[in-house]
Amino acid sequence: MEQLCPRFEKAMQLFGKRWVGLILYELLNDAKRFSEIEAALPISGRLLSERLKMLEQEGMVERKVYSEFPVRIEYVLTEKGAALQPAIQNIRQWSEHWITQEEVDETIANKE
Amino acid sequence: MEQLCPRFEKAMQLFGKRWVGLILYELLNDAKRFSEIEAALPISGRLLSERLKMLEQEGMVERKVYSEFPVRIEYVLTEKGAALQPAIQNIRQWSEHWITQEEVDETIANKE
DNA sequence: AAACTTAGTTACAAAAAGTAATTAAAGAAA
DNA sequence: TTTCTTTAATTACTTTTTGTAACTAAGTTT
Repeated sequence: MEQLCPRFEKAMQLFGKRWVGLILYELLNDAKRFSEIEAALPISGRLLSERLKMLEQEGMVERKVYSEFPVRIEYVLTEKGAALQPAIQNIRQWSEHWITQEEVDETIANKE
Repeated sequence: MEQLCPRFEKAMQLFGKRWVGLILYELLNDAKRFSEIEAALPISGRLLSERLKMLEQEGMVERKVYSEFPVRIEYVLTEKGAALQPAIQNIRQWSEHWITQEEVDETIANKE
């Protein structure tokens, strides 16, 4: 029986946390502020805050504070975070090939 | 503000479910039976059963029953499931570059 | 029939996530 | 100086998901 690589396991635990993939995706092209990410995704402020803190601790995201009015805080991918771009783009391509409109509709229907 | 693609969102919700990435990874090279996956990952039987059922419903995994003794049930990736191979391999490569041994140790330490 | 094997399921406790109201900080307006 | 805005969180509370461990089902062997 093959042994699971601990680095890969940790990466999967990270990436497999709810919202993490979508948050990283939002930051792929440009830095975003808290409220922008919150508006772009159906995530609550509580969890977004928690996830950004985690991603910062993991060294995947940097938090930048600009002392303007009103205060502007931007989240940017670090090199480590940006290195996930290929994986994220792969999933994006996969979803365009393999997720049908019907499946999307079903998922929405189940929510309501 | 850019609109999030619903197919991609659905894909990320799927992939972002705990254990899904690791289960798919286990099935990448060959079909496996329930007990093999259970032994390879620190997942409980309850969740493994739930996830396999979900992946089957999503058309990513096929459940094959062989009427031997003892009964042998194998889980195989469908074409749809196998199409995630590049994404999974990307995350694997990423983890080898970017997850340090120290990070792995910390994660283990926090568990205990 | 009693025991063994794999593949689950069930009942219950613990952890994570969802929701909505509240707070913090910091400069602007009065 | 007080009060008001604005963004960025945090807190209190409920619901959902996950973890744990014991139990069931179906078929086989003894």
